[in-house]
Amino acid sequence: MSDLVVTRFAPSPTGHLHIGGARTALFCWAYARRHGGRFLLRIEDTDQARSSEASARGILEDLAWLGIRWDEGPLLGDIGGDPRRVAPFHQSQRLPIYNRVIDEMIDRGTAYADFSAAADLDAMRKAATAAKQTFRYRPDAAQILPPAEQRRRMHAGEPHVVRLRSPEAPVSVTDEVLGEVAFAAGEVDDFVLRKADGFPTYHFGVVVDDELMGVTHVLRGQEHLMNTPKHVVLQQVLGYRTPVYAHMPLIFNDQGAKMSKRERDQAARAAVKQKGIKTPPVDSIDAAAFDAWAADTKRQLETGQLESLAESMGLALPEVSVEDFRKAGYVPPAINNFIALLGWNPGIKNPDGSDLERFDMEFLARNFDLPRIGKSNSRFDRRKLLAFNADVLGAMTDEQFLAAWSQWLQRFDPAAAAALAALGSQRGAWLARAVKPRCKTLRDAIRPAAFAFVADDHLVHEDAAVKQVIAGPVNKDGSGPTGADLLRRLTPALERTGPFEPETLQAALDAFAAEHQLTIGVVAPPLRVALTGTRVSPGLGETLAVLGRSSALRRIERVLAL
RNA sequence: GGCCCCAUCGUCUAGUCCGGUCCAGGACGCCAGGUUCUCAUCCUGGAAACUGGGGUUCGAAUCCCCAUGGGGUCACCA
Repeated sequence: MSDLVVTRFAPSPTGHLHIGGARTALFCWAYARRHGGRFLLRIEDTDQARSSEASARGILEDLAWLGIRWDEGPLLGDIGGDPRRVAPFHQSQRLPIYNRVIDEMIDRGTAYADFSAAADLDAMRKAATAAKQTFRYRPDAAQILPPAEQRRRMHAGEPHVVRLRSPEAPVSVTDEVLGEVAFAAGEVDDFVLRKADGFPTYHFGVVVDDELMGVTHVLRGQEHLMNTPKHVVLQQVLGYRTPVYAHMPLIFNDQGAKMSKRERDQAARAAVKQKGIKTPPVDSIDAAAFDAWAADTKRQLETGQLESLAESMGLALPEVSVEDFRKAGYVPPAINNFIALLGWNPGIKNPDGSDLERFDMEFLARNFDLPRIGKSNSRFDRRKLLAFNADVLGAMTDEQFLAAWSQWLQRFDPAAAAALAALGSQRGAWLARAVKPRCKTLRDAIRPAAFAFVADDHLVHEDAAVKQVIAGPVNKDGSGPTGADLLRRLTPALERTGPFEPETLQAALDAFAAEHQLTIGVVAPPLRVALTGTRVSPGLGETLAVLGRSSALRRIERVLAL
């Protein structure tokens, strides 16, 4: 028991899982795996106003989608559970536990009830700021009521918080990535342990739960570094173990600012301003709210409103949450690989001498370690993520790609999903093969595949393409037959080509070109325009095979009739 | 402002702990060629960095100090 490694991820359920949170969870998971330990998930829902069970559920689903499975914690399908009997995993359900600890602390004088009004504290804080001093709340011993008196007033129902009586001594935090970090005596003040609503503060909940749940290693973002002395002091006062800390560098966006949901609003606001849009372009936002949002850089729209607004402007919102990336067509292996490299690297060379940086979850679980976590913050480079994603998609078999793509379409584009399903598995696989090298995300696989998703009679042929490629001569110098002539001659060949499959069709096209003393480069354009309506498409062998014989002939027939 | 952290190509980084093998390697992006029926994919090549100043040392990207820059944090939010 004592040498069992226990890591934990403890999100507060106030929205979707942030990509930075995903990295923390991934590292916690990997560290536990590497050391044969347990990875625990705890829901820190002590902010009654902002927390929701729907968010908690969403975060669980985001983690599961990424393939980050927790050994202990809330149940989601076959993930989670409570083998060591440390539940409940929602802090809101642990109030009696916290209260018991608080009671003991008050009895021992290591904590005290504070009945002062919040407004008074604010005034003191403002005064300190005005005097250019740091505000620390640490009343003289004489100002603290005797425990019995505290109890009396608490029982009388007087509003109050409970504070730690912070020992005035220097604190040192040992961090696995930053080293020793020292804080002078007095840096830690009498911070709040229990709020007026009876819920624990983050600091108190974390320390008590980490102790009770046997957490041995705390991996978290560097934004928590200044919280750590508070936690260490509390642990010492309570006689708890101090876990191993590892504070990882922060992740920034390309502007060098912390990635946040707010930047999605900023991007939309900038687009609105740039386009000179004065009235809400979508019904879901009323005029007054739109104006207020446009004028106030701190205001945020609801997710749905923001997304429809962005869509109306043709704007791609920057992805921030795991759900955003999922919707944008990124896949878990690429996301996990990429975020693992933000602040960590395996330090292993490939046989050719280059750095090894493409790896999977299994590799992470075998190789992740604390010493190789970097100290400096990193920017989230979407273009590199995109390259990873494209490679992951490209490395899939046609069948794997088809399955992943189909799943994505079912969730985010049901009409296209239905069209894809209608092709059947063989033609679907050919489409997958055709589209794979032409997309970097599952979402942008739709564009090169659009020709296969539209009914023959609804295919629109671009005017310019028809005029030039179908009606005009096939040779650049203006000589030779027209594209239409060529298609008429090609039709019989397509009618009799053996199995209507990419390879045989490619061979048939080559043979046709040779027979007419033409190059494939001359034959291709008219056929491409006939089949897809545009001058850009996947290879023609695949395009033909995906459409099938009757559809292909029908499309040629239609373009000839224009 | 107080406290704390950080500092290698545009970006992510290797190298730093145990100074020499580094006129600094890789990846993404960028640029130029090539393959190709279009678009992509793919292949080859190229440009591109040790923040500045002081030390220590025969020798510093690597150790020390200062400066500068960047960041985090200062709640009855987590």
